[in-house]
Amino acid sequence: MFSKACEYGIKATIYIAVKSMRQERVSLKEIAEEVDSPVAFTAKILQSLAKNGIIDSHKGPTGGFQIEETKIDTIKLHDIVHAIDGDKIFSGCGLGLEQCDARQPCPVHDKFVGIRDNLKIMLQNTSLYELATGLEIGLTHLKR
Amino acid sequence: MFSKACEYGIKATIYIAVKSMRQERVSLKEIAEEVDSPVAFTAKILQSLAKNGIIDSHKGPTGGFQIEETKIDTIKLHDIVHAIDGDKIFSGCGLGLEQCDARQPCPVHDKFVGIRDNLKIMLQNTSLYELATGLEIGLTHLKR
DNA sequence: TTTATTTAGGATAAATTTGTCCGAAATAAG
DNA sequence: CTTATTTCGGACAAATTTATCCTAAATAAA
Ligand code: FES
Ligand code: FES
Repeated sequence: MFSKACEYGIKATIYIAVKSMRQERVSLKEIAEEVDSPVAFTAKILQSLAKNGIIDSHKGPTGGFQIEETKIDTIKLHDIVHAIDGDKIFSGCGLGLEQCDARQPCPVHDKFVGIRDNLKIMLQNTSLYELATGLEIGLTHLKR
Repeated sequence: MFSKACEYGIKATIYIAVKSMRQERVSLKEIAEEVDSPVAFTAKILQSLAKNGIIDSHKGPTGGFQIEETKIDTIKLHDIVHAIDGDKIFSGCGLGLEQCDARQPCPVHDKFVGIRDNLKIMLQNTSLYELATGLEIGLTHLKR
């Protein structure tokens, strides 16, 4: 469904959000540990999330990653997925036709667009805040 | 969403079904042309679909692929996807945890399982027959 | 200013998926 | 039986995704 990069990116962002709600910055190393992801690969993903304005990064001692507290509520899962995996998942054809077009649909078009739209709506309606809260109160987990 | 192999496999199976409804066998070459897929790669996929009992293959002149007509109605999209991509897409965790477990859910679990189940239900309810019919009457298309 | 720490970013490597090539096996028809 | 045709299946190659390594740049603190 999502790429590995996207999976790591979502988990990392949620973890950063939890820390940011306590006004704490968190290092790449700690993120990778808590999220159970390869350090250097995670670095690339965070870099791209920073460029997309989803997270902030600071170099140097006491540096690390954080998210503006006011943003935590407005950032949606959709923003993270879109930043990493692009929008092929939201608008691409289920059978790989160059573009999904209802006027020249592939055989699964009618059945597929419903699922695809549900996914999009779900991601657009899911805030980073609720995901971070669920993690903080111990309801959810980032690794097994 | 689906792998390239799965996309090709679905399109190929639908095309074979259309021909089979006219009691015609169809060659690999023709399939790859009509489905716009690489010939040799398509061969592998068809081989695996044949092993899974979804399609029949015959060697030699006048050989090719076909589907038992009585099966066309009972084969579901789910069977094709499952044969090629396995069931990770139906039961795997949205964030890549080793297994999806409601008793130790990842942050997106509650939101994700609904989408995943919808997809599964859709695939289970979609018969090869209706996909083939849509193609035959010119309502849908396998390439652009 | 020097040093230690942390992210940035380019180069490279490993793993997986996608795709190709070619000879073997089956089989229909002359 | 011989030949032509078609799928089977193993080996190989290319492309993409995932992952690592190393140096540079920024920056906080001594
Ligand atoms: S054309 Fe294939 S999903 Fe719309
Ligand atoms: S645990 Fe992640 S989707 Fe169920």
